[in-house]
This record gives sequence, C-alpha cells and structure tokens, in this order.
Amino acid sequence: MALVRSDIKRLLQYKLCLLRFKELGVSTVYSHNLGEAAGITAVQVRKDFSAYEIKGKKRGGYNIDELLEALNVIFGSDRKNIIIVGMGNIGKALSQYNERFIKKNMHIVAGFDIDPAKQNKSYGIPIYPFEKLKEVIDYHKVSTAIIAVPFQTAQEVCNLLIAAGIKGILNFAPVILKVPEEVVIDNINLSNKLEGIIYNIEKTR
Amino acid sequence: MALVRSDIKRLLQYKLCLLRFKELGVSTVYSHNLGEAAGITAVQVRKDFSAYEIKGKKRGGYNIDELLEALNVIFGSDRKNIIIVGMGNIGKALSQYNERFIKKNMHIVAGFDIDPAKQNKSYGIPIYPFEKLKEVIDYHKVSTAIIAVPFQTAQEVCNLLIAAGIKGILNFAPVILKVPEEVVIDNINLSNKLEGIIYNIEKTR
DNA sequence: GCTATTTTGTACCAAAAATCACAATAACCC
DNA sequence: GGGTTATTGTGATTTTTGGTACAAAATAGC
Repeated sequence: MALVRSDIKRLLQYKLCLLRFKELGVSTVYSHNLGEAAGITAVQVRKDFSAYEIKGKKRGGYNIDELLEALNVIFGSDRKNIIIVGMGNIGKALSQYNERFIKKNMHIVAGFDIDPAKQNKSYGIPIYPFEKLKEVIDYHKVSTAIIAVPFQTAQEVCNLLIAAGIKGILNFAPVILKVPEEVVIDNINLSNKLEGIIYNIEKTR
Repeated sequence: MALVRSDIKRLLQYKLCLLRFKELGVSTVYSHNLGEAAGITAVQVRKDFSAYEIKGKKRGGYNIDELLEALNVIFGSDRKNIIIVGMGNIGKALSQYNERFIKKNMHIVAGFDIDPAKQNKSYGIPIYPFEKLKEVIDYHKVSTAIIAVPFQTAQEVCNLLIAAGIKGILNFAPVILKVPEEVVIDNINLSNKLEGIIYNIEKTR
C-alpha cells in the first residue's frame, strides 16, 4: 500500500495543533482557528470531523478534549515500537529524535547496521547486526521500520524486514521500494523534494 | 505555494530512474520498464511524457538520452545553491548529504545556527550566525533553504529567510509554516509520517 | 509481403478531493 | 425577546487525478 490517505494526514495535523492549543490552555477551537494553524481551510476541517461523526456546537466551536479523545480512538493510544535500519547520517539523526516520537507514544527501540564498529556505539538506543532482526522485532512486537541504508541495499533490506514481520516502512533511501500490497510504504526522497521546490520557484518567475 | 504538483514528482522520479538505467548502459526504455522502476503505471508514464511533448517510438520505446535531455529542459541544469538553517541532528545529517545533492547540481553552501559553539565546527560546510544570512544568500544567490530548527522558532526563522530573499523552503520543523503565496514551501513532519503509516497498518488488519 | 505482436498515444470514464453556496442553529446584543 | 451575527454542517459543483479501453504504428516472423 503506497499512500496514506490525505484525510488521515490532515487529521494528524489537527491532532498536533490541538495538542499545542491545549498546552496553551485553550479549551475550544473553531474550524477556522484550527484550519489556520493546520494550513487547511475551515470547510475542510468541518468536513473531516463530520466524516468521523465528531460534532461541534453551532456558534460554540469544538471542544479540544473531545476532539483529542476522538482522534485517539481513530489512531489508537497504545505504545508502538519502531526500529531504524542503517545508522548512517539520517539513521543517527532520527535516533536522536526519539524523545519527540515518545511524546506520541512511538518508541524507537533499536537500530541495525552492517558495520560492527557502530554496533557498540551509544546512540541512545542499542545497535544490533542484521542477524538479530527477527529476534528484536519479535521481542518488542515491532511492526514499523525506518530504512536509512544506501539505495543499493535498500530493497534487499526491505525484503528482510518484511520476512521478519515488519508491516510498515518509512524509506529514506532514494529508490521506490517494492512491497506486497498489504505492507504500508512511504518513500521519502529528499533530493527530489528539493528539486521539486526549485522547479516551482523557477516556474513562478 | 504549498504543493509540488504530482506530475512533477513523477517526472523527478523518472529522471532518477533514467540516470540509474543509463549508468547500467541501457539506452532505451519502454513505458512499463520505467514505470516499474518508478513505481508508476505504464499508462501514466506515457501520459506524462505525452503531456510534455516527449515522443517515443511505437514498438521502439523511448531513448534515454532524449528523455534526460527533455527533463533537463524542464528542470534546468544550472547550479542551485542551498542553505541549511539549524544545525541540530537533522541539519547535521543533511549537511553530510551534500555529496548526493551535488550529483544533481544542488550545492549546500552554508549552514546557520544560533549557537556560537557550532559556528566553528567543521561539518563540511561553513556555519554562520543568523546575522550573516542576507550576506551569504546574496553572495551565493541562494533561493532555497532547509529549515531544521525547533518548532518554536521555525516561523520566525522562516520570516527572516523570506525577508532575506529566499523563495523556496523545505521545512522539517513540525509546524505548518505560513508563507506568502509566491514562496514555495514543503512541510515534512516525520512524526506524522510514522503515525500515518501505523494507522494504515492497523486499519488493514 | 502479409499477419501477428508489441508498444505508444489518447479519448473516455471513474474515483477522489477540494471548493462553493447556503441552510440550520446557537449565542449575543440591544 | 427579536433581530443580528457567528459558526457548524452538508448538498451540489468543479477540479484533479488516475484508470480502462482501444486505435495507430512500427517491428518481427514466416
């Protein structure tokens, strides 16, 4: 499965904004507030909530706690364990994001690298050789992995992961990984992102 | 401007795949070859090329050099200079990607950080304080920036960048940055990406 | 040279997503 | 309490996107 539906992306953005609002002590939002914060039109916000039968009050807006509760039902609030495969620049950087992920109850429990030298380094998470993949995945009940290996080995690593039981992959290697229909994949190509931005800049001049 | 059109994303993916094919010594491709490599249907490939008046030969496929030449016309082949703002984990990691970006003629020419301690470190690129922003942007004719600062300061940094002449931004801070219509912005939220993947996994069970 | 096959190119159709327009209702103000 | 306003909720419309089917053309095989 190649794509996260765009309504889901928006709901996640709402969730993030709502948590920030809540931290500021706000207890209700209007569709246009939330829309502005999330970069989405007010109509779209109302439609999204309406589609999930989340009700607001006419002229009274939406209650933030109720919204967050409803979003928790949609997204689940139980702990998710994640692994990183490939402890190069990106892998290392992401391992240090753990604190942020933990706030959303996503825990990076281990990293994997082919290089034995990295397997002893302390990145805040334990680093294992690939032989330990299945063991760690099973033990921590990991269903999601981040691939941050060079593109030449990415597909091979991807196959290993799927064989070991991984169901969802965030891929930073600059290839489109081929996965069975039931596996969720999101390919991020930073260099293409930059090129796309540059194209848009030039085009509008 | 919030979004890079999806046909542009596909063209960039074709470009990447074509370069790889070329390195392997292949000189022609069929729409289904390229489609498979790029994770796109063959019909879509043909439509995309057709839309840009790139012709193939019936039963003979497309000539890779011609395709690449056409893509170079669309995307330009001149050097683009880029800066990174915020030399935390992500900023550092990206600065070490420079070699890969250079292959596409995108050069990260400088990094910026508020912390004077980082300004002397060697990351392969010079690191400056924010006071030097305008100077560096003007000198290197930079139009594109990567934001990798904490979310609390991201909008402020974004405004600074735009005031200093930046026209396109790739934003890793977990906020939706507000920019004038003519500025190109791509907001990447890694934590939302992971949550989206996890949602899809659970949903399909 | 005729037929079969492969591949491009495109017209048409279906699905998804976004936008517009406006009805419904609750709160506010005088 | 009556009118006005702010806000939600949704039906209708448009736009965008991707997919299907098939015609056109070039090559290959015999």
